[in-house]
This record gives sequence, C-alpha cells and structure tokens, in this order.
Amino acid sequence: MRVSKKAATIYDIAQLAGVNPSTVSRALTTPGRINAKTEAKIRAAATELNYRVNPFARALPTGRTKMLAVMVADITNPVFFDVVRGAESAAAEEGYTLVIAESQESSINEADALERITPAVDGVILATTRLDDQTIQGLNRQKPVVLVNREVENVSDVVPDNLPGIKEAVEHLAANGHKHLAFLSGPSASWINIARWEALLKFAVAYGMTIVEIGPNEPNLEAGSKAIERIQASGATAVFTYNDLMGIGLLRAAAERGIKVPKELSIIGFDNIFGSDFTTPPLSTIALPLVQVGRNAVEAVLRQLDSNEDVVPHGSDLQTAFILRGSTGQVKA
Amino acid sequence: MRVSKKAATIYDIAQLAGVNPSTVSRALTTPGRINAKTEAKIRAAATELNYRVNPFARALPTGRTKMLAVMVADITNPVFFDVVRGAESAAAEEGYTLVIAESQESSINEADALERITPAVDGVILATTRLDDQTIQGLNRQKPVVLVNREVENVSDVVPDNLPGIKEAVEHLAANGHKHLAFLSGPSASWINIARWEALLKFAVAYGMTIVEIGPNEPNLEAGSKAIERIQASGATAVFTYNDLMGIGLLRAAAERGIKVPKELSIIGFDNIFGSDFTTPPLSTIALPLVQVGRNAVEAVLRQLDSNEDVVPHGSDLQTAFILRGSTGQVKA
DNA sequence: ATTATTTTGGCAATCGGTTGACAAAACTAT
DNA sequence: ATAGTTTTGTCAACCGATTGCCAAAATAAT
Repeated sequence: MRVSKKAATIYDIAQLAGVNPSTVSRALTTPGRINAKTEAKIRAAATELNYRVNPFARALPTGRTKMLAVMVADITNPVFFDVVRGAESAAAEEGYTLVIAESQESSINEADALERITPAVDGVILATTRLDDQTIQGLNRQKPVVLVNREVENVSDVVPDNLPGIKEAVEHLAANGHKHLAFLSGPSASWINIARWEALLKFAVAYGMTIVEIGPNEPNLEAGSKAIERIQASGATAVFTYNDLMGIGLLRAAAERGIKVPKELSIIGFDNIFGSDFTTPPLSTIALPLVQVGRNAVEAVLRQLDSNEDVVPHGSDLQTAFILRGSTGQVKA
Repeated sequence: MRVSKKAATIYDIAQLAGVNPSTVSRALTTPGRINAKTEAKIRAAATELNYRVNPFARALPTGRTKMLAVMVADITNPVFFDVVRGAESAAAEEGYTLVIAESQESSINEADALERITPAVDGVILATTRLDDQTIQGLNRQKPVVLVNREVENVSDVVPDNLPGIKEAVEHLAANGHKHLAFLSGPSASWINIARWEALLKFAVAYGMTIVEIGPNEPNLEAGSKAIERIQASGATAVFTYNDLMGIGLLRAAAERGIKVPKELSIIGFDNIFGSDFTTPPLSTIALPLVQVGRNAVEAVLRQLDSNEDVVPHGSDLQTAFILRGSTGQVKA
C-alpha cells in the first residue's frame, strides 16, 4: 500500500496553531468570523502543513460536493467537445469540478451511469439525453438538472434558437434555385431532431419548396453514407443532415459514386463540428454556439443551486447561424 | 432549496428490515458474511427504498472514492477523446468514475487543477502533462499516477512503441525517392515530441536521408499553417508533423499557396485523430492505439491500487502503425 | 445432555469536517 | 466602576458509512 504521509487535517492545524479544530474550520470557511490575528495564525499553520480540505469529509455534513456531472451520448462525437469545453471553463471559474459520463447512445447505460454519478454531484447537465420526460423530471427532483438542446416541462434548459440559422440556410437554397429538399433525420427519440425537422418544414413550405424526411438514422458517419441511395431516389437537390457527421458521411458516399457536390447535390449539416471544414468541398452547416451553450448550462445549474428557484425559465439568447461553405450551390440547370 | 426527499440511508434500511445498521452495511458490502435470509430481507428493503450508497460517507472511513482523474492538456484536442473514451469504458467496467480536468496547455493550471482534484480521487492519469519530473514523482507519492506518452523514473506509464510506425513511414518515403526530410516539432517540453524526433532521426540516417527539425511550435492547426515557409525553405520533400492537427494546418497552407500535395510535398502526421481523413488529400499518419492506451492506463492505476506495488514496470505491448493515405507519394521527378 | 465450535448480528468508535449553542473575553456606553 | 453588547473561541452533536470486538444464538461433536 502506498504509504503517502497522509494529508494534514484541521486537527493537525488546530494543534499547531493552538486552537480548537472548530475554530480552524471557521477560520478557513467563514472569513471574518474569527479574529484576524488568530485567522492569520491558522492560515499560516495550514500553509505550513500544506493542508487541503478533504472534499468528502466536507461533503458529508454539507451535502455539497462542488462537482457537476455532464452526461453525453457519445464522447467521441465532436459536438460535445465544445460543450464540454465551455462547461469545463465555467465550472472551473466557480470552483466546481466536472465529471463526464457517457451513455454510448443507450438509455439503459445512461440511467445506470446517472444513478452512479448523481449522488456524487451537486447538479447534472444532460446533453443529448435519451431518457424520457418522466425520468428527467424525476431526476430533477433530486438534483438540479439542465438540459442541452431539449425541452422538458419544469426542467431548465439551454437551447439555442434554431430558427435563424435554418431560415438563412433555406433562403440560401431558395435563392439558388432549389425546389426539392430532404432532411436526413437522426434518432427518432431526439428532441432536437424533431425541432430541426419542424423548423425546416415550416421554412421550406414558406419558400414554396417540397421537403421530405428520410430516416430515422443513427447520428453517425456511416448512416450518412448509407443514405445516399435514398437521397438520390427522393429527387431532392439539397439535403439537410441531422448533424455534420452524417453530412460528412454523405459527402463521402457522393464522392465515391461520382456525384458532384454541390453541382448535383447540395448538402448542409448541423453543428459546425471540428473537422467539418476539412472535407472537400468543406461542409456548409448550421452552427451552434456550443462553447457558450456549455457555459450557460453550468451557469443555469449553479443558479438553481444558489437560489431556491426550482426551475429556471426556458429560453436563451443564443442563436444558430448558417455557415456557407462549399457544399451548397446553384441547382443543376 | 430543492427539497428532494433525501436519499435513503442504511439506517432507514435497518429500521425497515428490523436489523442493526452495521448489519446492513455488512450485507451490502460483504456478501456471505450475513445469513442468507437476513441478507435477502435487507436487499429487499434496500430495493424498496431505492437505496444508493452515499459515496462520500463511504469514502470517509475507507479513503477510497472509486474515482479516477484524467488530466489532459487541451480538451478540444481530438487525441484525448479516444484516450478518454478508452479510459472511460475501462473505468466503468470496474465501477470507477472518471473525472476529467484540463490544463489548457499550462503547467500552472495543471498544478492547480491537480491540487483540487487529487484529494477526491484514487488515482491520476496524466496525458501530455507539462509538469516536471519532480512534481510528477511527488504526486506519485500521494496517489498512484500513470503517465500517457511519457516516461519518468519510478512512475508507471503507457507508451506505445514509436518505432514500428515511424520505421514503416520512413521506409515508405525512402521507397518513393525522398532524400530530404523535415520534422515540424511540437512543444519543446513534450517528452513524446523528443521521442518522436529521436526515432525519426535514427531511421532517416539509417535510410541515408537528411532530416532537420523545425520548431518548437504550438501543437495546433495554426502553427502548422504558419510553418509552410520554413518547410519550403528547408528544401525537404517530405515532412513529419508533431501531430495531425499541425499536419492538417500545413495541408491547408499548402493548398492556399498552390503547393501540390503529395506531388511537391509529402506530409505525415502523428496520432490519426478524428477528421484526419476528411482532408484533401486525406492525411497519411502514424496511428496510436489511443483507445487501448486509455484502457491500459486505467488498468495500470487499478493494479497499483489493488496490489501493493508502488511502480508498475515500464513498457507496453502497444504499437504505432503507419497509415498510408493520400498526402504522401513519389518525390517530384 | 453437555461442551466446543462456528455463525450471526449488535455496539460503539472512527473517518474529517461543519455548525448551533453557549460561555468567556473584550469592548462600549453610561 | 458597572451594566450592556458584541466579539471570539470551545464544546459537542452530527453527516452516513465501515469495521474491530464481543456476546448471543445456532450448530456440531462428544
């Protein structure tokens, strides 16, 4: 067994400083409560002993662990990179530590992982959860929950406004002569998938275009590639994919079959993930302010924790935006 | 404040089952210690109350938290995601939870974050740390440490063998008529950077080629792009970049200047990150078995934890491999 | 039937902090 | 100088589990 001269405790400090342990606790946690000189002495002793508060000992009476959980469906999905990054930095600023868990796109794993982690954290951020509304509401009764890209009644969320980005994108296609659109959809249980579809539907109709949904599909490269036949069969000249990963898959499949993008087919993804501009042509996409989403999610959790509000009102000032790159263009003459 | 009917404790179970709390603890943690019938009754009560052990209460007497920390330099660097993924799944299998912290490529942040997290975990995995050897050895005295892609005396590590992949790559270049190589190096403090350079040097010389080091550089896209002039000036016909990110940056800069890859310049990255095959041409690279690296790192930590070994011997059976894609080819006639 | 042995479960101390209640000390005001 | 207030630090209970020790109960052996 690692011997590791075990960490100093407040009792060690108390002895060194010649005061009671509870005085040490007060000096360290409630500045001002204790006489300045005594506090200085205690702080000096703490420094000398290289004291670090034992987070578990503290968590026991207070119930606060200073940890937040982020649940993601797939840790290798680049969408999460930025969300996690934003969350990480916001959490660190407030002295919180992030715990990241992965559900591997399965609601069973997700429930499991959540059960393991929930007791250990002060709040939970669910990014692309597959849980049903009831489960989420139940969880929210135990610990503050914030949803990313999903809305559930009585649960806080951070959902950038879909409409601006989708509107711009549809406008762009209309301006380039497209008449027939397709949406290569993602998991049917995905709230954001439905939200995207509904917004697309609305704008396509508004601009006098037809649109069909092709799916559901797994939200990955492979599913994007495999869909090429159905896309072609649909007669659509432009296709939105549920996410960039699928868009990239589709781009590849098109290249393999000699289908020219954007000449014969325009492709627009969602998310603007890392690497979406590495492709040839670079993928046009509807970008989410992912870093800010992560930050806002942490803030929302902490707000619930600090205040006694049970629910933070829906809605955020975050917006999507269309990023025009090379995978979209004029419809074939 | 969230009311949350507070979680059931072993005392609640004890009352419901009509036994002593310590009996509950034994029944739940030491199967067999308690009469089967009593244990069944206790388990039933636990299930009925939806009991979850409070990890903090448990951690206090045992000192074990069932959590492991993974420290990464940059959470947006795709290299880490596979490592984290591997680590996550290995940890989950053993009932451990991963805590991920980011140093943002700064040794000060890293020391800070480590100080915050170390008391809360049973072991630490350092991926691309910027800490110096002494600090790492000091940390290793407190908690088991496993290094990824770095070696420090008396500290365990997981380092795939560089040589096979580099050898293959250099051979490939030699077979294609290259005579002058360059290595676009990464951070000078990076152990793996030095290891890669030394291996390249060795094989370049062995195959009768010249090689120069160009750097140090930040390990990101931008630094790769900015290096294009120096690469050209060096007269090298093939360049290895410290990582794929830099290789992709270089690829882009080359495209912008009309330099044909691989006709005029061959480029080989390291790591085989997500997206390295999205580029045009797709990037040839030296792949690390990153997922397995993550898994092995967790295993190494747990081995130290379970046994009383203080150090696990260096070396692993993991290897690098050259992945031939489109960014390398025959030297210009 | 009695003693020896093994199981089983309860008691109580412990981990390292936090915090309400309270008394001693210090300070203020009259 | 005395009573009234405020400040400061101590005491002790508590958070929820774990675990060594021990006695009671059950079982086995003679």
